[in-house]
Amino acid sequence: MTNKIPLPGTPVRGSASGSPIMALFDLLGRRWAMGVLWQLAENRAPCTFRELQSLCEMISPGVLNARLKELRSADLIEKTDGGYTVTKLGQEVYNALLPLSAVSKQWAHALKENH
Amino acid sequence: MTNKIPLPGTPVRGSASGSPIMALFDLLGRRWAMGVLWQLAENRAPCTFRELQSLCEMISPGVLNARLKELRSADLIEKTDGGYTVTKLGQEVYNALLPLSAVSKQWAHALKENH
DNA sequence: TAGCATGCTACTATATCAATAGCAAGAAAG
DNA sequence: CTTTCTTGCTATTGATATAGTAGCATGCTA
Repeated sequence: MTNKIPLPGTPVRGSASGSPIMALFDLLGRRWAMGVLWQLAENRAPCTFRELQSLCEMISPGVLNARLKELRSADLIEKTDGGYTVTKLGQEVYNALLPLSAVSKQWAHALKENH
Repeated sequence: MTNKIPLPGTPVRGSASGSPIMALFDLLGRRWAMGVLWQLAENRAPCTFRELQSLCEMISPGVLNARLKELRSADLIEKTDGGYTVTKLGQEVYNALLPLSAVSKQWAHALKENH
């Protein structure tokens, strides 16, 4: 019911004053938030709700809808005629997530080494 | 009680096969996960449990402990004599989060514009 | 011995999430 | 017009996760 969307400048987890990075962590640190943004950006074409739902394996519609609302409020994605797409700002965030992808592979490799 | 730690190669949210990026999203996309790693890395010195607790404003000890366990299992942080620190791998992840910090400021600015 | 800090664990209330069902609106076909 | 899809959700129920607080065991320190 209460769906508080973290925005910079308002109290968020980790920062009563709402520092930008903590607000972003609060927004993206929710289940599926980064996954949804990632899939949408990777797709490079507008997605319908159900397309997005199948791109994210096993996401429930309720959660998907919640994340979509939040990400739209944060102006990272938008809904157009064709479906959902990332905004310019969302694309920037996606770009900022790219290094994580590189590190994740490194991480996977390191964990495999250390058995 | 049931605390399933997402690791690459095992089924995770967004990827039944456990793709590295989805596993990392699953790990970091939990409440406080990025915040804890961030504060620990920024501090650039070992932190005690309570220091970390105060660095993260308002985190409850239960959640902090859960995140610490997960991040340790994932080999992103470790516990030494002096306290908790980021591992080499954790530092890499922190570095990969830096672009997010830059974007978050841009994001905060853009949202302020659009009132 | 009596504090005091540390690193937690325990507990209850609330919030969030998963899983599934299903509905309203629009398009397309017959 | 009516049946049949697809789409974009909402509703519901039960399971987990988190918040907020209390407090305990351990190892100093005084």
